[in-house]
This record gives sequence, C-alpha cells and structure tokens, in this order.
Amino acid sequence: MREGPDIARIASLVGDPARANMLTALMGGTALTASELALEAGVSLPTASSHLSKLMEGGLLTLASQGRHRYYGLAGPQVAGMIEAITGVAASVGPQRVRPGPRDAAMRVARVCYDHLAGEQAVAMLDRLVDKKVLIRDDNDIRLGQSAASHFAALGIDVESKARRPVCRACLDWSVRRSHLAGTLGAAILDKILLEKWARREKDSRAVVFSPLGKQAFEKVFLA
Amino acid sequence: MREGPDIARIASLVGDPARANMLTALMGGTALTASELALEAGVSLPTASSHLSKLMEGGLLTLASQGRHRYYGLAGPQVAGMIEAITGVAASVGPQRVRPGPRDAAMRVARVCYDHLAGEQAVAMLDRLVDKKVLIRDDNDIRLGQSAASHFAALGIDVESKARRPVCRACLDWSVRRSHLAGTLGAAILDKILLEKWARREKDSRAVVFSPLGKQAFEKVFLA
DNA sequence: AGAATACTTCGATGAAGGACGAACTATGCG
DNA sequence: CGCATAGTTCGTCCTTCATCGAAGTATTCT
Repeated sequence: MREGPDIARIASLVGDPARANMLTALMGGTALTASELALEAGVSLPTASSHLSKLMEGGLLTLASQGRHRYYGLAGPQVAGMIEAITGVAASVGPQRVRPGPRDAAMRVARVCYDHLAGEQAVAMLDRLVDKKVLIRDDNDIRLGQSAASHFAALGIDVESKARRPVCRACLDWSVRRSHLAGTLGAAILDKILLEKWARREKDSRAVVFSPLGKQAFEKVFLA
Repeated sequence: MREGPDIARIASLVGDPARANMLTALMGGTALTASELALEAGVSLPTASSHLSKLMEGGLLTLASQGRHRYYGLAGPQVAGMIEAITGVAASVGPQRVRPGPRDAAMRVARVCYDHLAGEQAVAMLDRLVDKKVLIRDDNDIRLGQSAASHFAALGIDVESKARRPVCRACLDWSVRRSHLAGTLGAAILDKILLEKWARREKDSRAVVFSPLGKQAFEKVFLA
C-alpha cells in the first residue's frame, strides 16, 4: 500500500520498554556491555541478548567485541537524533510518569546526553550564550553569532564544522522542559569540561558532577 | 528503572504498520478522514478507528469535526519532525523494500512532505540555493546567507522567523537519499509554488505535478 | 587442563494487542 | 420520517512476541 522506508520496523524496535531503556541508556554516549544493558533495562540476560540482536539487525546499534566483553553503542548521530526527537514528543505530550525524586537530583543538575551536556546547567549555559549573542536562536534553530568564533577560540574550541553534523542544534531537555545545546559545539564544550576536570562522570550513570572549583570555573566562563 | 518521558509508548504507537502508514499519509500535510486513512493503511474501518483513537490518546493527532466527517491531522511540527527522523533512520539502515516502480515516478520527482516540497526537484533546489550561497549549509544545519533576505523578498517571501519553528532545516529525502529544505522557508516556498499555480497536488496522493509553464517558471527562479 | 565469567541459543509459556463482523450512534438528504 | 453515509463500540479470534530457565559456546584466569 505504501512505498518508501519501513518506518514501522524501526519504530517498533524502539517501542518495546526494555529496548527503549537500553537505547536511552546508550544516549549516555558510552558503549555498554550486554550485562550492563540487561541491568539497565531490568530484564534477564537472555532477554537482553535477544533484544540486542534485534537492535543490531535493525541497524540501530554497533558492536565492538573486546575479549569476552561485547560493547554495544548507538549506530550514530542519526540514530541519536531520532531518539531525541521521540523523547521530545514523549516529553511534551506525555502525562509524565515522572517523579523527580531526590534520587536523580544530580541528573537534573547536569548529565550527559549522547555526547553533550544536558540538565539545568546546560539549559542555563545556552540561555546565557544566547543573551550574550554569541549564539543566535530561532526556537529550535541555533546559529553562530558574530563573536562566536573568537569567543570559543579563546577556550580552545574551533567552531568550524568539519564533521558531518550540525555545529549547533537545540535538544529538548526532559527534566527542565527547555532546550540545551547539542551538535558538534555542544560536544566540544562537554569535552572541554571533562578535559579540564571541572566535572567528572558519575559511575554507572549519566550524571555529571561538578567539583566546587570546577563549578566556579564553568560559571565564570559560561554563565558570567 | 528509568526516569523521564515514556519514549516506548510513543514509539510503539508509530511501530504498528497500519498506524505508521496513517502517519506517513498525514505527512502530506492535509488532514484526512477516518475512511481515507483506513484505505491508506489497508485496514477495515473499525480497525482504523481503533488505531486513530490510540493515536489521539497518545497526543500525536488533532481532530477537527465537520458535520459527519472527522478530519485527523498531525498534532504539530514536533510530531512531523519525529516522523521525519524515524523515516531518515529507516531509509539509511533499511534494506529498502523499495521498488521504484513507474507508479510513483511522479512522487520521486516532486511531492509534499508535511508542509514543504520533497523529491528530485526539491533536492535540486536546495543544492542550487547552497551553490548560490543564498543558503549556507553544514550538513544538516542550514542557515541564511547574506543575500537570503533580498533574494526571497523579491519572491514575496519574508524570511524573518516569526513562528516557533526553525526557518531552515534539512530533511532527508527517502527517494533520492539526499536532503531537501524544510522549516518555515521550505513551507513558504511550497505555498508560493501552489499559489502561483506552477504545480498542483495530485488528488489522493502526496505527488506534486508541475505544469509545463510552471516548471519553466520554477526552474527560472530556483534552479537558474 | 579445569574453572569461572560473559554471552547466546533453544524451548516452552503466557500475555498483549491487532484483526474483523455485527451492532450501535450520529449526521445529512429527500 | 426513512434511508444512506460516516464513524465508533463491542466481542471474539488469533497471531505475535516478550519473558525466563536450562543448556550451549567463547574467552580469560590460574
């Protein structure tokens, strides 16, 4: 009846809770082993293995075998973008099954979203960059302002786009319900934050924890 | 186990073939009745009705009742964007169950994608606009060039973004496997094409058919 | 080699949900 | 009012697929 790509096939892969949890976990940007993903999804190892082979077959994941460990990761930015888009819709239409408990307070403040920073800090950063006209924003569309090149060069970040991805992009933050910065620039900023050791990634979590001094440095540079 | 929006719920709504066909049909931009959608999805009326109420409950559709007709349409640009993202992934990973038969030759040349033009013509147009530096492109990120405002003003199109949507955006074309122009600018250009009667929409299809004179005019303006 | 860890495959079970026909409601037309 | 068209609701059938335990393969450790 219909022509074109088989969108139901892809969507139904994401449409299972266990697989959706795995994909969400992989939005953390680092590849995870089958056991870790089983834990994350709350299913047994055999079940997880079955899901993983389906996701592989569907082309949503990549696999890197290292000895007896098999590391699964998102197949690429396009897949990550799709997950973001679905998350965005779910966040805006969904009757929130959210309970912003103290448990994930750290997640609300700052966390990793595939390869860039998300959470309150990230939202505040984007707001400030737009205020200072370093970035210029039309809702979901973000582009570089006049001063962007020099502003980021001073931080050792090259804004010239060499990669096959947008430099800037808005990514809806599910915890704050406002956008933060994605794209190569967002990824470069997260790199910088971790490289300078302003913050470290919490083990087994997407949370990003700033050190007291790191927080000062970050705020001086991005929120001043 | 996991917090945040219920992405599996949304994805599983799209993950059923019948519903996916309906949503794809609605990417045509015009609202359709329950019977039309049933036909499009290849299911009986009761089945379609059941699917439609699920999609409504999920917040993916809007409903406008007119007499005994009930017109269903996509809930908004965010939902359309999600469908695009899924379609993009499906097109790039999928082993194409495509048979580019002569039947949809017209679709390959030009068709509607929610509210903008897609197909070979649209891809060629974007290429040309980038060549002429009217638009500047970093892969999926597209922004206005210096000459954009005057260029489009001459066509009666205002590029200032008033709406809550990006002005320009790249949208992956499943038939050509390259990008065409979406966003408010893409929508405005399609409006212009239809308003000037350079082309008309094929009945019961997303295909857009240019008249001989209209094709000349379009090519003169956008492909010269 | 033998044992332990990491993961997959197999087989059986069970629940979720997609399908349609028949009956019901609502709007329009003569 | 009676008939036709548009759509929904109900009940039932039936397929699909997620789940897990048990057994099998692969890799590393000692």
